[in-house]
Parts: sequence; C-alpha cells; structure tokens
Amino acid sequence: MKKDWEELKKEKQQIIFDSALKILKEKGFHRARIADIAQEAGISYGLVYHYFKNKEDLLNEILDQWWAKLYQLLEEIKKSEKNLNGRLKGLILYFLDTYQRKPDLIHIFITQISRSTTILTETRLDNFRKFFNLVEDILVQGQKSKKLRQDVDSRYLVYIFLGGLETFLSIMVLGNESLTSDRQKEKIADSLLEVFLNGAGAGKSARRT
Amino acid sequence: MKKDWEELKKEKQQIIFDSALKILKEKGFHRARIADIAQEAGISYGLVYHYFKNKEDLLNEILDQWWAKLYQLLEEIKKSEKNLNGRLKGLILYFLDTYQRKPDLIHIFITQISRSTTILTETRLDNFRKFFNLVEDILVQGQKSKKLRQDVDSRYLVYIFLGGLETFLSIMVLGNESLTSDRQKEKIADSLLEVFLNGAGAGKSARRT
Amino acid sequence: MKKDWEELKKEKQQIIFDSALKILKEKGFHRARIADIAQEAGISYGLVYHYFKNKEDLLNEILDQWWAKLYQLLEEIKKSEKNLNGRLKGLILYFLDTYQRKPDLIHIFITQISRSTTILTETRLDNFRKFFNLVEDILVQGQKSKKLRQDVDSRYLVYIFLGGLETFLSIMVLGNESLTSDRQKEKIADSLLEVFLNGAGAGKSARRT
Amino acid sequence: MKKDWEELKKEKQQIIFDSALKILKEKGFHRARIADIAQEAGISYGLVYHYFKNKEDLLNEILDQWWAKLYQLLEEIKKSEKNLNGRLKGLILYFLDTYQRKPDLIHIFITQISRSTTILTETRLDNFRKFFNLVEDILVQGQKSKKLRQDVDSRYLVYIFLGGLETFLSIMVLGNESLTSDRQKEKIADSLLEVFLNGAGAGKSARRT
DNA sequence: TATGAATGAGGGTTCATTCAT
DNA sequence: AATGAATGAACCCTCATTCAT
Repeated sequence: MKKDWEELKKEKQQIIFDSALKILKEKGFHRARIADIAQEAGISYGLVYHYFKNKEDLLNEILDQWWAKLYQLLEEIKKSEKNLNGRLKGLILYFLDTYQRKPDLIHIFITQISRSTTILTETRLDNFRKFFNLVEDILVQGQKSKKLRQDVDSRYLVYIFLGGLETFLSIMVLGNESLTSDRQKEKIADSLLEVFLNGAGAGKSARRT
Repeated sequence: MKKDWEELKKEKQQIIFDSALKILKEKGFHRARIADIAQEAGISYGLVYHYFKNKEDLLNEILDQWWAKLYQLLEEIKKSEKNLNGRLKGLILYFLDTYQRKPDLIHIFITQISRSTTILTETRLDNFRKFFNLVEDILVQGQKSKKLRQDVDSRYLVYIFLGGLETFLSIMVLGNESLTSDRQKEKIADSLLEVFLNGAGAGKSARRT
Repeated sequence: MKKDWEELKKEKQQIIFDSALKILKEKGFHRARIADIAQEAGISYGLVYHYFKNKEDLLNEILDQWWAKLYQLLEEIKKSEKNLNGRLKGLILYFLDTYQRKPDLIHIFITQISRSTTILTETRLDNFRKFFNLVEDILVQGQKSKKLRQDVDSRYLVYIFLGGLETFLSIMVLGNESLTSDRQKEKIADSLLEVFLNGAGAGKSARRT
Repeated sequence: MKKDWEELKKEKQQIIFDSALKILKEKGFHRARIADIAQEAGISYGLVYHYFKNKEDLLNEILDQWWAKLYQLLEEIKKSEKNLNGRLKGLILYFLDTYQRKPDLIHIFITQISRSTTILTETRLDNFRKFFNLVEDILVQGQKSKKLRQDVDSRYLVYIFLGGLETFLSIMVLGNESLTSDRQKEKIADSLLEVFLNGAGAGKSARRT
C-alpha cells in the first residue's frame, strides 16, 4: 500500500515536472509563474509547494534529473565497447532522441541552462564542468588511440564538438523544427561527425597546407 | 550649438548604454533594474526615461547597435579581397577583439541574446537569421571556389563554424577568463580554423573511410 | 471501556497541549504553525483537528486550563486560615513553582497572554478582570484587618503587588533563567513581600514625611 | 530648497509613523498589514517601501525613536539636581505624559515591545537591559544617599518600581482609559511613589517585624 | 534636463483548514 | 483514529513607469 502512495507521489511530481517544463519553455524562468505551472498541471498552485520547496527548487530538481541522465549516458558510453565514432554518435543521438521525445527539455537546456548566468549558480556551473570533462575524457581516449589529432588541445576539440552540436540543437529549438524520422537524426549525426572529424575543407590541398 | 546638444545627448546615452551593459551582464534582463542602471550611470532613474522609452527599448537599442556593427563587419568582409581563410579569421578576431574591449557585450550576447527565447521576439530572431545568412554567404562562396567541401549542406557548415566559435566565447565568458595578448587571440583563431577546415580526425585514414 | 477511550483522548490532548506550549513559547501565537505543534507531538497535523476545533480553540483551551488552576488556587487561599502575609506568599510561590515545573506556561503567560491585545478578546480580558478582582479581595481583607494601609486605593495596591511579581517573572522568562532550589524561591518571595509591605524607603524619616 | 525637501520627507515619514502606530496598536505586529498602514496614512502601499525597507524596518524605526527619547530623558534626570523623589516622579510622569499625548505609543510599548519575545530580537533585548540599568543607576544613587534601603538588592528594587509602573500603564492601556487632567497624573504618580517608598503595610507594627 | 515621490499591477510564498482514504 | 494531499485566501515585497516640480 505504501508503495502505491510513493508511486502516486512520484507520478504527481512528474506531472508538475512536465508542466513546469512546458511553461519554462514558453516563458523562461523569470516569467514563468507558479500559477501557470499549476494550471497547466490541473492543480492548485498551493499544491506545487507541497511537492517543491519553491520555484528555485523546482528548477533545480529538473536540472538534477537532466544532468543525472546525461552523466549516466556518458558513463555507459565510456564503459561500452564502441569505437570513437560510435561513442560520439551515441552522444549526438542521445540529444536528438531527447529532443524528439521531450523537445521542451532540450529547449530549456539550450535557452535557459546552457548559457544563462542569471540562473547559473556555482553549483550549476559545476555540472557543466563535469559534463565537459566527461566528454573530454572520451576525446582524449580518441587521441590516444590515434583516432583524433594530437596537435590540438583536447579542450579545444571539446569546444568545437559540443559547439557544433549545440548550435544544431539551438537552430531546431529556436526554429521550432520537428524531428520525426530516425533517418533524419542519422543524417544530422553523420554530417556533424563527418565535418568534425574530416573538416569543412575541400580535398587534400585545402586540408593540409 | 544644436550639434553640441545632440552630442551631449549621445554621450549621455552612451553612458547609460555602458551602465546597462554592466548591469545586464551581472543580473540578466529580468533582474536588472532601471534603478541599478541609473545608479551605475550616476543619474536618477527618472532620467533614463528621457533617453529611452522604456526598459524594453533600452535593450533593443543595445541589440540594434550590436547587430549594426556586426552586419557592417560582415559586409566589409564580403567586399574585401581576402580569401576564405582570411575572411573567417577576420570574423573570429572581431569577436575576440570585442571580448577584449567590451567583455560585457560579448557576455550579454552569449548569455542573454544568442539563446534566450524569453527575450527573443520575432523581430530579434530575424537578426539572427540575417547573421546566419551573411555567414552562409561567405561559406557558399567558399564552396564555389572549391575551398570548402560541397557534399555538406552549407547550412550545416554555418552551424558547425559558429557553434565552435560560440562555445569558445561561452567558455571564456562563463569562466570570466581574460584575453590579453594578441598572440593568444591568434592562436585561438588558428586552432578554430584549423579544426574547422581540416577536422579533428587524425591523418587520412581516419578522415576518409 | 469507554473510560479508557476518554482517558486516551485526554492523554493525547495533553501531549498536544504540551507541544503547543513549547511551540507557542518559541514562536508566539501568530508564527506558531499547526504543523509545528503536530510535529513536536509526533502526530500528523490533520489529527490536531480531531482534538481541537482550530488554532484559536487550541489556544483557548490552554488559557482556560491556566485560568482555572489559578482561580482554584485563589479560592483556596481565600478559604485558608493563613494571614495576609501567608496568602500573598502563597500566590507568589504558586507562580514560582509553576515556572519551575512548566516554564513554558509562565513564558506564554508573560509574553503572550498578560499583555497582547492581539490575542486578547473581550472574553479573555474578563479572565484578567476576574484575576485582579480576586487578588483585590485578598488585599481588601488585609486593609480591613489593618494589615494594609487604607489610605491607598485597594486597586492601586493590586497593581503594585502584581506589577512587581510580573516583572520578576518577566526578567526570569526573558533571561531564560532557571529556578532550582526552594531556598531561592523563598528568598525572592520574601524580598518581594518585604518591599511591598514596608516600602523601598530607608527608615522612618524617609517613609513618613 | 533642499531643506524643504528634507523636511517634507521627514513629515511624510512621520505620517507613516503615526499611522503605523495606530494600526500596530489595533492589530499587533503580525496582523498589521502594510496596506492598512498605507490606507490610514492616505497613501499607496508602495510608498511605504519608499520610506522604509520593510515591515520589520518600520517597527525598528519606531522602537529606535522610542528608546532614544527614553534614554535622553533618563540622562537628563541623572544630570538634574532633583532628589530621588523628584527623579522617580519625573520618570513616572514621562510615561503618563506620553500616554496622554500618544496613547498608541504606550500601548505598543506595553503590549508588543515590553514582553513579546516573538518580536524581541537580541538587539531589542539590549535596549531593555540598558533601560533597566539606567533606572538601577538612579536607585543605587538613592541607596547611597540613604534614601533607599540597602538591605534589598538594587535590581529587585528596579523590578518592583518598574513593575508597578508598568502594571498601571497596562491597566490604562487594556482598559482604554483616558488620562485628561494633570491632577490625575499627579495623583497616580504620588500613589505609586508613596507605596513604593513606604510600602503597602499599615503602620509600624506591620512594617517592621 | 533632471529628480525622486508616488502608484499599483504582479507574483512568490505561507499556512489554516478541509476531506478523501 | 489517523494521514497528508489539496485548496486558496492572505499578505509581503518588487519594480517599471508616470509625473509634478
């Protein structure tokens, strides 16, 4: 019986979560009103405070959930047998899949979290650092296995890789583009990887002079 | 005489501008108070309304100024005799120079403008589209002159190029890093270009398989 | 069986009572939350409403209990064979004993009840009037038996006597002082009585000129 | 001109002060709403925040003003040539005068400040201690000049003296009694002093056995 | 041009109370 | 008897904006 309660509580939390996601996407953190979120969730606004300490806390829980999943994925990637190409593609597809399933979440990540220093407390910045470090680990392994050039600081490679990915997502997010077929995701992932690995330059002459 | 007045007005506006820049950087658009900006500028908050219609208008003017300068640069680049490499490097250095001279401006561009949909009205999104289009023009020219590969959508190339640049700037901005020497800027620009053009992959085998 | 139920109910009520006492002392009536009291009592806050109609009612019950005991004591004193001195000392010691056993109760009496007009409804004021009247009865008897001077309004004597007592208690309450030995209580009671009866003046000359 | 501004500001503050006084008296700190105070003052509630940081601050300013005046009086009394009797009478009359002119202030002192530990921060308790110490100074001088008995702790004398005074004030405050004639004030002061100095006991036998 | 007093919409948060389980 | 989810009135405080001076 107790379990049912727990589950019900979790479910309700999730409803509030999803409502918050939608409202945050539409209005941004500062303009999102608790009343909006509650209305979206079909509950009274007082109840939001039953499940979350306050607005700040609600955002934090969303972020924590986001980061937890992302870290989990990266750890899995690191443990996997995939080669560099497969690993990076896995990461890209994770973002694209998430965008497909929960576009609001990616929207918020792109527009609110990944940049806004207003919201960025030191704790939250730490999450970013950890994320960048995990990606760097993967790229350093790539350098060691001679899959990636070693004459460029691994940190720079991280910036360029994630930068390209983020801009892709940004464009989709800001343009409200939909992502329907798996084929489309594959194509995007491959293009990104292709240019990241082989460069935008045309042919040998452009690439190595 | 009239000119003096005009000039004085411009000067005062600029003072408010710079103050706004600083406060916006520190607090973000929603938490930045007119009173803060006025205090920073050393004037009464009522006076701000003599020079700007309202808070929204103040932000718009800042953005307009930013975009105007950026468009101007891009037009100059397009008209210049430089080759693709020089053009892209010029663009990168423009951002780095601006970061050096007015870090607040880049900070706001990165954290507030480039992503926030809260602030992004349709009009403002147009500025982005125009910016991306101008950069795309340059890259398409590169493709036509066989400097850039033609098997990738020029749009994708824009995303990857600007994405890498933006992430570099983001890192500096979020980390409050300083940029002192010209040499440092050169190195960053070259690294970015090198990877963008030739890819992160190591040697032929990695790049073309 | 019914008795057991009644008793259990009384017991539970008493637990809530004591918890309320503690919380009221710590936070005062307005800041004391039902949830605090329930937590202190180790029960859910909903249950409080099974035993008390509402917050107001809970406070009323506490007050009623307090006044009932005090009235009972005063009636006993009036019926007793003690002389004036013994009667007044009995009253003082009652307060000191109560402070020793239930400091929270005296704390609340001093800080919340005896003065606060916020809480003082007309009904509650009546309790005060009754208390003052009962003490006045004792002092009037003292005047009749020539133990107390008759040239001062008996009402004034009440104010001075209770005022001194209350300030003593206030000091202990506000200073969180502890009262351990019976000797200490005796000393306080004697000092109070001594000054009340014989004045603070030094010798005849000061007292009767 | 500037002076006029300053004065106007002070005046407005005073209006808010007085309104606050009235509302605080009627409702007590926790139930007093800023909106009430503003309405009483005939201004919008937002303006209250122009003059005072918040509700807490408003209360603090009232308290500070109260204590400042009281301390000033006590210092004057200490410096004066009056004898003990005159000094104590001066103190009593100050309270009675204030009650006559600003009954709300005395009301708040009695019901909110002098007891409520809810409102009593450590800083505010310090004011009490200072007040008690200043009165003790006067009484110790009385002991030294043989006007007061030395066989009772001077601290106790303070409690008894101020206790009587406070209870008098309390009765007036809680009963909403008016104090019109100077004669009435004189009579009260004399009675208080008479009993404080010579005791409530009747004749020698009662007083010295 | 310049000031800052004045306004009030807006939104976060608390918490007593009810009620289904 | 017992729980705690659910509700919403109440109230504090912020701050953009206006306007008299």
